[in-house]
Amino acid sequence: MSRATIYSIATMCGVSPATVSRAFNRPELVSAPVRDRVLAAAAELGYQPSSAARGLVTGRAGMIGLLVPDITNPFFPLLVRAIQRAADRVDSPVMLIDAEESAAAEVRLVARLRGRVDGVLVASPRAPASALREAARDMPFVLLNRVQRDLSSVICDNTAALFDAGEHLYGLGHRTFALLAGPSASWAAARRSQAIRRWARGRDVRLVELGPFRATYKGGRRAGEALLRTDATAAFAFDDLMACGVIAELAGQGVAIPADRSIVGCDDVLLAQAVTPRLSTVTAPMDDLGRVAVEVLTREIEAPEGAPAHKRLPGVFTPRDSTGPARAG
Amino acid sequence: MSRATIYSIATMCGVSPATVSRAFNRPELVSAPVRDRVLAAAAELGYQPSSAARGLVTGRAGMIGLLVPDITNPFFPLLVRAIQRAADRVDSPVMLIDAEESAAAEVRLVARLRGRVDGVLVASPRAPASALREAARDMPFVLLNRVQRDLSSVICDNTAALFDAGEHLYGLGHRTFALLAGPSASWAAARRSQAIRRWARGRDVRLVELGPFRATYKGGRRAGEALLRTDATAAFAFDDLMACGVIAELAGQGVAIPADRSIVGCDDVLLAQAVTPRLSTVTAPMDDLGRVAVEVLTREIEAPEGAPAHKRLPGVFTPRDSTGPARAG
DNA sequence: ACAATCTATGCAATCGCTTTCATTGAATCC
DNA sequence: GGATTCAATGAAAGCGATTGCATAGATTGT
Repeated sequence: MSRATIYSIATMCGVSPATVSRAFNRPELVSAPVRDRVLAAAAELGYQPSSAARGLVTGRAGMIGLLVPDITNPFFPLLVRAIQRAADRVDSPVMLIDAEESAAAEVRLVARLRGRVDGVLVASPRAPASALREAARDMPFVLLNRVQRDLSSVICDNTAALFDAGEHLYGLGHRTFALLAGPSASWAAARRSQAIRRWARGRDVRLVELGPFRATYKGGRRAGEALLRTDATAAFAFDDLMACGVIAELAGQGVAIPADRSIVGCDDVLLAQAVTPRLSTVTAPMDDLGRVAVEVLTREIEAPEGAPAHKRLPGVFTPRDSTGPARAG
Repeated sequence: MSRATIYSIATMCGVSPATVSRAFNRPELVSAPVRDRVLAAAAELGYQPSSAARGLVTGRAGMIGLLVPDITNPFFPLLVRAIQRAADRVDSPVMLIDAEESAAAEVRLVARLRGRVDGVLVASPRAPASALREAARDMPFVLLNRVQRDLSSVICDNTAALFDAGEHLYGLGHRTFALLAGPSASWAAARRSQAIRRWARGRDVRLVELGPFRATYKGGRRAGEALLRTDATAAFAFDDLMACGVIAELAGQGVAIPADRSIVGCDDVLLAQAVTPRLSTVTAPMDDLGRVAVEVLTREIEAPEGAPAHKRLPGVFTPRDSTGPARAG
């Protein structure tokens, strides 16, 4: 037997297809007994509305796109999960696209999404915003972890939390800091670096800038090597993955954390709580991030002409075991 | 202006919509000059066929579903990427669903996919096969990393590679082994355990079974603690993530790897090559896995009545630095 | 030169659903 | 009690593509 349609159900219940449709979409327009009969029949037949047919008439795909630059970076699975959860609540599946760290792929893949999704969420893109904008021509679009004046965006604002991290370290006696910068094409990396620089300027501390390093474990190893060539007693890593790499590198060289050096990460990925020492890091409010992103996109879909929204959710500094008192002297 | 359709293009070029459609789908049926004109007009208007309209008439969604049990486990991003790459070649976007480690969610989410995708790939499910089968009623379906007689499946067969790993360790003088088992609902875990047991029986070695442990870094820490309470000099971890946890735990207790104990992982996730010591592990042929999975599913979609296919791709043992000679004594 | 064959194109039905408009019978109002 | 409103339903028109069938020229064969 082929799939059930509103027609089979209609025939079965002795009503018209329109009534069946209404029983699902505007149940208040259908009398209770009829509605129940229809719903029962539908359940029995395992009816699933054809999203193609529905999409054709409503002009909605009933789906949103999510583009991530690198799904193998542990930050993004967390984001994917948060967004999927939020999208689930508005009953909208998400189509995931991984750009495999290529800016060109981002543009190509976003363009390919046109017409298949109602809108697209682009997380931490590497590609220039203008190219993305063009690729997403006339489809609702919101940036994650990057802001761009004419585009909606939602970001996790770590500025205050990084200040807190700095103060925390300062309070522990640290006076010389290293900044282990992230990829130069990353807006978030630039912004984090800037926040740290600003904090350092406001305090009488020395800040040594190192990098850029790749946002990977291996990039962290490199950063660790570089860090050891400086006399900084505390370091800000671009993200947790990098911080884990740094820790591993230092451990490999017999440098104790936090006894000899303190490290703070950013993002609070799963690994951060699992490694030894547990990472002091800036925790991103993932679930909120996902929820707000989906909300903004949904609004954009429903009212495409509105002004772009810009949401910023603050991260919060979570001290754990990778930060401690500065070595005397 | 609203989106371009075959009608706008047809009018623009002075041909019928049917011809426009054919220019895309059966170009050999359209004369060269007309075809060029149509294609040019389409490009100019930025035409994208409506997948809803197409889907309605062809009965195809032009999309495949991929369900993973836990996207935060680093094995799955790799798989997602491999599958996405393969699906890209057949020009079929993939809809990712993360079940957040819940068997119930797997069933619910698979059911929700009906009609939205042409077929679904279910990776390493925790839910019972019968429930999945029912949820996926009358839609093409292939299992990854699990076999089930009446369902198509493609697995990475690590049996031989685990034998190799065993032989490698045996050659290094190890005689007492620990098996750190994975989650009990995981088919792959059961199979790996079985392979190791079989190998151990064929050799005069002692095998201590520990677990089950969760397939996470923390699960690995637990496994590490358990391992230290035994006198095994070598251990098989269920997967790399667990192996990393074990290494961290042992390192934390001052136990050297591979000097004091040897560890082998499984899967060869990115982290495996990045940690210290680099993990000896069983490398899964990810790209092939993705390619074959998509091939099997595609075949299933095109010929739904064929017999289920069962593909097994062998993993290969990759010795690195986490395995070494057994301590004398 | 005329039938037979091809080639390129158009016509129109169809996919399954949503939604506007019309209709019918019942309830409400004065 | 007749006019008015209302609630519940049905009829039918699309949404944008694909595709089987029909057709008009052009080409070929004898």
